[in-house]
Amino acid sequence: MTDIKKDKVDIFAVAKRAKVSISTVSRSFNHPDLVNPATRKKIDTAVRKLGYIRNRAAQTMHGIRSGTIGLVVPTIDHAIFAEVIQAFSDSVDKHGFTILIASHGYNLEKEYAVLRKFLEHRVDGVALIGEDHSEETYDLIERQYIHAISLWNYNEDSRLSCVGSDNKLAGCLAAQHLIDLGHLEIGLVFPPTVDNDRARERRNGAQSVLTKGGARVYPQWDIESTYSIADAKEAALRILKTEHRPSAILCGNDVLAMGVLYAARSCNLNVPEDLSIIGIGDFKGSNEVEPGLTTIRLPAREIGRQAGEYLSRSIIGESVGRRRVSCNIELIVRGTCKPKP
Amino acid sequence: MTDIKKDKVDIFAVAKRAKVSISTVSRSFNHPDLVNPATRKKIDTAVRKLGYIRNRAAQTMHGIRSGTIGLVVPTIDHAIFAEVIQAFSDSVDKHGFTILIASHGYNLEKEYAVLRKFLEHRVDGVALIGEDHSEETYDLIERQYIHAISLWNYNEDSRLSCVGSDNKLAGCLAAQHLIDLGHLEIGLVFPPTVDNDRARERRNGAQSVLTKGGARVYPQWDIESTYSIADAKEAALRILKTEHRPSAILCGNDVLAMGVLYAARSCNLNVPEDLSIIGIGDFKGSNEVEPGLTTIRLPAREIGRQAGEYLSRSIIGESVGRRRVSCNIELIVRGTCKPKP
DNA sequence: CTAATTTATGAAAACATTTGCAATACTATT
DNA sequence: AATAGTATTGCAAATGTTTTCATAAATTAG
Repeated sequence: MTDIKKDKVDIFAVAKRAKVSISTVSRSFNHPDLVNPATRKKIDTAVRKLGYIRNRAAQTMHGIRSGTIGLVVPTIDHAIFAEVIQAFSDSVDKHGFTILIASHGYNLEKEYAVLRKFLEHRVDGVALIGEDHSEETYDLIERQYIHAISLWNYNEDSRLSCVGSDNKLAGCLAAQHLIDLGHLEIGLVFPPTVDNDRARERRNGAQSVLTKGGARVYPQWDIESTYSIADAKEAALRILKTEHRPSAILCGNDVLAMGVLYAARSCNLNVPEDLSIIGIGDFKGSNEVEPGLTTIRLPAREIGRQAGEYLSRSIIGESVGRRRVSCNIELIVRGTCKPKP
Repeated sequence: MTDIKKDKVDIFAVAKRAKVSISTVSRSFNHPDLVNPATRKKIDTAVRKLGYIRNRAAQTMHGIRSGTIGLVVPTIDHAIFAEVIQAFSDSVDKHGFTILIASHGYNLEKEYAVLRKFLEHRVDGVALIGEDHSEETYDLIERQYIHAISLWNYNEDSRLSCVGSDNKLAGCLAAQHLIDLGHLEIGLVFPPTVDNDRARERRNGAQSVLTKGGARVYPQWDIESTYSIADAKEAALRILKTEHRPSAILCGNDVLAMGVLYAARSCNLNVPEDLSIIGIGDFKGSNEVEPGLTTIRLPAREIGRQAGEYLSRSIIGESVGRRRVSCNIELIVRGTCKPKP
């Protein structure tokens, strides 16, 4: 028991046990070709015996990448982002990065705070959702020269690199489909659009097409609902219970559309005979629900994958400069819409 | 332009600008009460002007906590874990921790690899889902003396601290409800149970009650489905299309139950008149779907919250030793089950 | 068999902080 | 005015690694 520091397993402990210097141990990790295979084996056994695990914090101090990417989303809880998070995560994982994740609950000051925390951890890059961020946030990203990307929305003038879809177009397509089917009295169920460019653009797109198409949206048919099936169902019930109800409802996303669909069912309205419903997003289950939900498909997996790929590569140094990637969206016609008789 | 290192903003730069030593700068962050308010103000302005952000990597090297917690889940993509992840995240966030997250896709070797990576990052604690882990994983946790917790399942003999519910009981309750309603011909739709203690226990619980209650589960009614509405719907169609079909179907979780519900609807079967369906979990939307899904409620938010709280506290040092927390479950009777005539 | 290479290793500086200890400056007490 | 005590600050060592440079050993060439 001559050991003083008994159980601290650091690179010194390994070196001692393998009877080499710490330089050699370090080298055998980072440049294995520079060390004698026999020595390498000795080190390897020492590592295994001691259960040594490298300390990335110490590595990070040498300007070596931390191997982490910060991902800030409005919420993890909902179907909306689950898919894109998973795809993004898988994608950066392939390049050896680990994700730091946090949600801000649609509060942009909290988003800024989270970003700062990520920077303290010296993440190699950050990914944000959409383009509505505080000026402070944009400032911080620029001043810190951190690799950053905005997911989910595509905008040709975006301040950051972006990978996403044209949300305005999504709104237009949805509205156009209803117009094409002859609907002129249309209800809207949208999430709050403040600090949420995705929802705002969808809404603007939809509204402009509706107006152009000569449709009427009475104020009492234009309802705001949080991202929750329960809320949306309740909101829809309010629309459906007015004595004069719209012939179709256009929803800001599929979660809301689900709520509307259930609301219709609970009022004994048949979809699509008595009411047409269209969503945006094409989430899991939108295809399976009966009748299948007509919606605008946003390629969440594709967005997550491409964003992860681009960010990883730009951190590793394989690409530079801003890039804007637009992922295609399409109208998916299923069972919830039918022509106005 | 006498500056050599022009734009590196570290603690030296701040010290220089504020005309104090780096010790004082450091102190003004970590022990503000020990530094003169006037000096503190000078430092503060310097920090702001330079846009200095502390380097946690350097701090971590002093045995100071990294401020991160590793969370390993089977998948982020599904409703199953979204709620618990969000609650866990919110809960540890209150104590100043940031989450490193990764998924392993029900592959326990990948789980081990992820855990190692987390340890390289010197996370202050780790949270895993359930109790099925490789021996290597358990070993690593013990040898590294890392704070660890298992979420989701409660087991009085768990190797790790755990916060969760009794999944076997969940299976029992669901089965008992069907038995109580007089159902004796029952179909099962469960996810794969290998390396998944939660599903396995639910299934065992259900099956034991069904057997004891004298119910029959023909092999062709006992179907495996991945965690996907689409898969479950398809699986259920196989059951429902046999000439002799069960009067009730018990599902391993609500996602699967949704699939079964949609399958029934697509066969023009009325639920609950022609078929009773019960799920386990009580996810978002289970209450809103028409008819509302009868299910066993697992308190996901509560589990996430308590787990986060316990793990944070035990890292901070407010509590020690293993702890096992059982979160109550309950039968939620809604519209998808009715007595067998 | 010696000189010139090549291969393998170690010593020490560097990275960005924190902190124990010592030194200084200030305040209150006598 | 001298002393004791306290508040504030700086110096330097420590943290766990990587990497540059130098050196020693082994190999090849002549």
